[in-house]
Formats: sequence, structure tokens, C-alpha cells
Amino acid sequence: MARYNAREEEKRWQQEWERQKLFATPAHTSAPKCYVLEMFPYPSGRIHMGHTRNYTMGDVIARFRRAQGYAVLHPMGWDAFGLPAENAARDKGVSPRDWTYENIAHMRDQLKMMGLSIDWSREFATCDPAYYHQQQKLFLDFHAAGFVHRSEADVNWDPVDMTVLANEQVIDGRGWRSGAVVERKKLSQWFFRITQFADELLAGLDTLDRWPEKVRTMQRNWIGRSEGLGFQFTLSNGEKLDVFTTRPDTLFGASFVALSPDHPLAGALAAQDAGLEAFIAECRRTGTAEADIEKAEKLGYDTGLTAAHPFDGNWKLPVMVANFVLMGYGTGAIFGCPAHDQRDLDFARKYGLTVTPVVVPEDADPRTFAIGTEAYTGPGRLANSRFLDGLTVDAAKAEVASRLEKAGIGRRTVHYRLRDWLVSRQRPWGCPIPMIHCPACGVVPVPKDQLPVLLPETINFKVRGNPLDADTAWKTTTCPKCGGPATRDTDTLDTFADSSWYFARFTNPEAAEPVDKAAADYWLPVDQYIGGIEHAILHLLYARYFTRAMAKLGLVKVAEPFAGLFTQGMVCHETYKDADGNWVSPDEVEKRDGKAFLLDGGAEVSIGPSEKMSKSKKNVIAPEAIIAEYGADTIRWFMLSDTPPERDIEWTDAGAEGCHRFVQRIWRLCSEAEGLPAPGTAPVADDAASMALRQAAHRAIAAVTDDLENLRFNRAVAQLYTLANAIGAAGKAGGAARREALETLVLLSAPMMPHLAESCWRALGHDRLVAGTPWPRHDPALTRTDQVVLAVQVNGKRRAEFGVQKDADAKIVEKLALEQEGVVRALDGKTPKKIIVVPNRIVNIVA
RNA sequence: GCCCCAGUGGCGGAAUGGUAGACGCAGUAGACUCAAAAUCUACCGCCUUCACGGGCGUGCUGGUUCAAGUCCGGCCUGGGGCACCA
Repeated sequence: MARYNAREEEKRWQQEWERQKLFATPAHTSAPKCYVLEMFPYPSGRIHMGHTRNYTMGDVIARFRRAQGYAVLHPMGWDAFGLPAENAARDKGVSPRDWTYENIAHMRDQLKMMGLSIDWSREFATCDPAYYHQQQKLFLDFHAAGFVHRSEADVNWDPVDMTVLANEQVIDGRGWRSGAVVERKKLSQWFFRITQFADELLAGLDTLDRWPEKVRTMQRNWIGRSEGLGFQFTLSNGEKLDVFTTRPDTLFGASFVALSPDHPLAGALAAQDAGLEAFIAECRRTGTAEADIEKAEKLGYDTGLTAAHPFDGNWKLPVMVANFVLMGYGTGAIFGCPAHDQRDLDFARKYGLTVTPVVVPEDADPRTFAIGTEAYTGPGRLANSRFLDGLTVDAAKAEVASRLEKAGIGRRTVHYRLRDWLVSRQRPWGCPIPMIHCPACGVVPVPKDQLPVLLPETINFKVRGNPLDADTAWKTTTCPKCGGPATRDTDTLDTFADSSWYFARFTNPEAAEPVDKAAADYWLPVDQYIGGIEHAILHLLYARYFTRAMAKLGLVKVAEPFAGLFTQGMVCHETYKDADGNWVSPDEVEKRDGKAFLLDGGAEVSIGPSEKMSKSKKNVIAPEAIIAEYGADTIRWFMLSDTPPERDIEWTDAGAEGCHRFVQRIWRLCSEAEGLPAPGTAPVADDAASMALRQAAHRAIAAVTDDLENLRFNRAVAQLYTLANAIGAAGKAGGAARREALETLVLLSAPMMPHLAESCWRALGHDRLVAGTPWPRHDPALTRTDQVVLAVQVNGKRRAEFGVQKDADAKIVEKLALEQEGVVRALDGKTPKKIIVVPNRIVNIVA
């Protein structure tokens, strides 16, 4: 029989699937629905191994659910706005639009070669005017509902990408894309009021039981809720100063009050105090990067003012400006309690301030308990605190809060780390913000009937700054309110907005409104979302916010967009370096005996650790090349084999060859099946070989089904190897049972290797497609066994094993166990003290 | 510094508290072949033994249990996240 020709066969089946429209999304029926979605790609030009892994997993689930009878929605689109298109446009003189759509065309072909069961009729790109038109409507809806505000704020300015960034997009003080050190600027910008939903977004995490705990924790930390007390100090100049604390219980341990250098009061005082002005300038010079903060010493400047203690007007605390107090959290002012806060302690030691312990651990003596170089932050009882003495920390917190609330100078409050989402971007390749600035009327929304605000046909990248701002013709318009001359908002929306609702649009991409309510209500939430962990906060938080905001507007019913989330691991490869320390691509290397040599010249290269495939380390393998050599099923099988899906997988040539051998092996088993009874012949287990085959097949059905339900692809793969081994071991024996086992192997492997499955199905004599064939069911009678092998331990060490009837009487099992040769030897004449029989598993004899 | 996760053969990895190493890769020996490829068969944790067998073994260490890779305490190593958030 001929070897399996993947290239021809795969193309043939892809055409056949398309001809029969097998993956078209079914109409809404009573069938259970399953919305399977992988994070849509940025159209960079070609797919990489990470895409291959991501889309293979999604496709397995989609095909598996379809076979099980679910109505499946499995769409694909393009996250198509963004900077790479602009860079390409500037570098190559092409238009970002042409560049993007050409990339999409190429990548679509590549994805189709993988044989994904996608409903391509729903495809769209976020840069399609039809899509961003709807997004502009959403923006106006959000604006009308008060979810959007325009504010002047200190913003993160990326000097390389020439745009502002949201807080989430600044990592270690650098832009998430460019890596440039972010500068601070004051600009008037648009914000989504995500903080309005902070509590909901936090509480919602508890309902996401099919999300990785890790992602939920990261989001919880990012939202950063803290409960505390806001209250006022009266200063010696008569002014009031608001502070926030989570430790009101430590108020009698206060020894200073500190302001952020960016606090308005600090600024006002600096106007009359040159020393303070210089100090503030010094603080601003210190970077915000982690490394800087780590090293930064606690520095302070005494303003000369004092603050009266809220419970004792005669107790005066010095008011300092301190470099470690952040304007961006709480009120930008704190009271310092050195005994119970490490930062305050460092500061107090440096400036010789009092350190009074007010919380004493239960097992310590309040008269002798002292603070050294470490603040005490644990539980305990209050001391040195007048009316709080003897209370627990919690009781003291409540007592202080109540008293200050009663006195009208305090209030229990909640603060979040989460800031509003700044969405204005000074970039031309994005969704234009549909707003108009009128000198007479101020900021005016573009009326919906005048949408879309289209991007200009051509974008001139030769200008400095934002090309949309420089495009006078595009920018100039009339005010919808007064009809006078006005200008468009020349900013575009952060591209994370584009990906924050695309999953809802997929439910009906033709809808005249952003979302077709009936379609969205039917399909949402996404049942299984799959993507990289790198979106744990950014994309996944924004999408959750959008969904909640849309739900408030009545556009969708669900509060959470993704019921199930799976974060897959990265694809890695060994790295190679030549004698000069230059990275060398695997294409240029030949491996022999665990060593690596240059193909050109034969010089040995050093083998480095396996790392995420990246251009900079040259350890990239192109999926195209693998598909061309072995076919899509081989690469799909590799992506699912061995390594659990959430872990990083290492690509190896040997592994790929092994996968391809298995493809050929299945083909051989199915295509050399002459002598098999006709399709549809009922299997009978009337001989040992048949029984063994039937049991192997039905156990595989049970196991693979369970593994796929739980996304344990690597285990499902192992089960299929086991079944193939059993079929191989049976040789030509088995008749109808052999046919059943072969068909089971084909049906179970179909979600993973869909093309091969179709070829084998045809070879086994079927006319219809596997892709339209229901998932097999196991017969429980065949997955049971009546003989079991029991191990016998003596004092916990395994000494023998023997076969026995399943559920055999414990007395009989005990007797048999004691007769085993190994057991007799191990007992060496000793009398057993105790015999534990675990039915159908093990016997442990204690002697 | 804080939080989370993970440490199992040469490698990727299996294992409801119940026979550790399923399955795959690599490797060894053999069959087929003029030969090679492909394929098939057997072996494949370490030490010891002619063999039967015996000893050791899931990062280290202590504990719970008839029984621990699995549960509990302490530690080591690696990875990830957060990081002056009051």
C-alpha cells in the first residue's frame, strides 16, 4: 500500500469540507450550543508556531463538540489596527491598509492549510470600516451613558511610539510595545470609566470557576481593592488635609504626616520655600522603574507645618513631604506609624522620629515589647493607645472609624489600585474617536447618522506627530450643534478597545447595530476561550469591562464574556550560537550525537537552553515548512502530544518525525485492512482476540472522551497510541471487532488529525465524511473487567501479584495472598499481625 | 520583600492516598533486505546477582498512615506574577 500523501489528501478534504459547508454555524436550535474561540491574531504577515498550537487546541474542541451534537460557533478574525502597520507603511512607503489586508490574505491561506473547522463566512478585521463604524456607535453609547470622560491628567507618554499609554500598558516604567522609558505629560484625553465597575469586576472573578486561578489572582491584585478610613487632619495654618489609611488602629502610634511631592499642598508650600521646591524637583528626577525604587532611599523634607492629632488637639505631628508617598493612590497624603509600617519605620529612623509600638503580639509583654529595624505588622492587642488599649486590631479599627465618623471628620472608604482606562492614542491607524471640538459648543459627539468617521484614504507619514492632526482636510468639519467651523478629534481608540467586544460581533458580524441581541443572547458567553497568559490582565480585563458596560446598556445579557478560559504554554526551541557568539538558526544546523554543527563548513555550534521562539534568538521554525514537509496533521499531532497544554512545549525535529510515523502507521492499519467485513457489520466478541480488541476500543472511547472534555490533549494522545498498539498486536485477527477498533481509532483521532481521519474513513469503505459523523459511545459492559491483578505488599513493600476474579471475597483474596511464593519468602515464618484488603487493588500484610 | 506554581528515568511526561515510570522520543539487540530506508520483535530507572532474587529510588528533611510522588511542617532549587498602594 502506498504511503499516506498528506499534501494531496489534506487539500482534497479541505475542499470537500468547504464544498459541503460543514463548518457553517448552525441556526439557533434546541441543541446545546458551544462557542469556541481562540484569541484572534494580529496580521503580522505569517502564522507562527504559537498560533499553530493555539488554533489546533481550539479546533480540537470545536470538532469534538460538533461530533457530540453541539451547535458550534467557531469563527476567526483579525486584530488589525496597530503600530506594526504604521511602521511598515513608513519604512516601505506602502499604505497601512494595503499592508494589513495583504498580510490577512496570506495568513488566511496559511490557517486554511491547517484544516481548521472555522466558519469563514463570519470573518472580519477590526480595521474594516464596517467594524469600526459599529465601534464608534458603541463609543457614543458609552459616552451618553456616562461611561466615558474627558479629563486632563498626568499621562504616560511613550516617546518612541509617540502616543500615550494606559497604566496597564506601562510595564516596569516602560511602554509595553516599544520598551521606551515612559515620560509624564499633562494632556486632555478620553477615558473609559472602568473604575466604576471595579467592585463588579472583582466580585465577578469569583464566578469564573473555569478560569485559571493564576489569572484571577493577577486580576484581583491589579484591581487592588483596599478597605480603610479616610479622615482629616487640621494643620497649623488652618488648612484641612485628607489622608487615607488601612490601619486606623495605629493612629496613636503616629509620629508624622507625609505628603506626596506631587500633592497640591506641597506645590503651594514650595512657592514660598526654595528648599522644598528643590526637594520636589529632586524627587521627580528619580525614576519610577522597579530597580530605581528598590534602591531609592526614603527622603523627606519638613514643611514646618504641624498637624493636630484627631483625638488630641494638643498633640502636634510634623508635616513632611516624602518621596515614597504616591499621589496616584488614596489622597496622596498619609500619617506615618513607624512601629507598624516598614516604610514609615525606615523614614522615622532616618529623621529621628518617635517609634511607639501600639500593637503588641499576644505572647509579648506590652511593657518590654520594642521595635528594632523591622516593623511589626502582625496581629495583637493595642497598647499605648488610651481608649483602645487591650482591643484587638480589628476592634480598634472599628472603634477609631466610628469615633471619627461621629466627629464628622472621617469616613470608611474603599480605594482601588485600578485607574480609569485612558483610550486616546495619537496614532493614525486606529478607530477614529467620533467627537468634534467646536470653539463655541465645546466637545460635541458626532451624530450617529453621520457615522462612520472614516480614516482618510491616504495617510501621510512624512509629517511630525499624528498624521490625522496634520491632515487639515480630514480634520476640518462643521459643528453638528451650531453649524460653525470645528475640528475632529484626531485621536484614535486604543486597539485594546477593538478586541474588547469582537467576540460579541462574531455572533452576527452582519448586524446593523454593534450587537444583534438575539444572536448574542444565544451564543454568549464564549464557552471556551483559548490564548496566551500574556493577556491575563490587559485584554481579559478590558473585555470583561466592555461586556459589563454593554450589559448595562442592554446590548448583551451576560456579565462575563468568557465562561471558560484556557491559557496555553509557549512554543520553545533550542538555541544555537557560533564560536563568535552569534545566534544561529536551526535551519543552518545539523545535529549528530547530541552535538550541533553548521551545515555550512561543519564547525561546531554551542547548544543553549530551549527558549520561546523569537526572531532575535533565531530559534524560529516556520509552520509552513513543516506543513510542506509532513502535512498539517503531523504538526497538529505534535502540538497536542506529550506536553500538557498549559506548559511550554519544545519543538524538536525528532518529535515531528515521530508524529509523522504515527500518521503513517494509522494509515497503514486502515488501508491494509483487506479481509475486513463490510462497514456496519456488528462486532461480536466470540474469541479472545475479538474481546481484547473490543475492550481496547471501548476503553479508548471512554478515556479519550473524558480527556478531551477536560482539555487533557496529551493524555488523549497517549490513549490513541495505546489503542493503535492493541490493534497492531492483534494482527489480522478479530474480524468485525477489528473493524470496530479501527473505526474507533479513526473517529477518536479525527478532532486532532482531521484529514488523516477522512482518508482512513474512506479506506475503510465509508462514503460519508468523518466530520459529519457522531462521536462514538462506549459500552460500559466492555470497559469493565472481570479479572483483576492484585498486588500484595508485606509491610508496605510489594512482594507478589496475582490474578483474581473481580470483587472476589476478601477471605479468598487473603488466603490467596498468603499463598504467594514471594509473600511466603518475605514473611519468613512470621505470623501476620494484620491484613488489609483493598478490594480490586491491593493487599497489605503487616507482620 | 510579598504572592502563586513546579521539581518523577537520557528527554517530554503518566499515576481517584493503594503495583511509580502509562504513552511518546532517544537508545540497545535482533528479524526482513544484496544494501539502505521503511517496517516488525524484544529490551530499556540505579546498584547487586550466572540466575532466582535482593537493595535503593519521585529536590532535601521531619511527620501522619497498614500504605505517601500524592496529605501536613520546615528547607533548597527553578519559573511566573506583584512591588514604596498607606
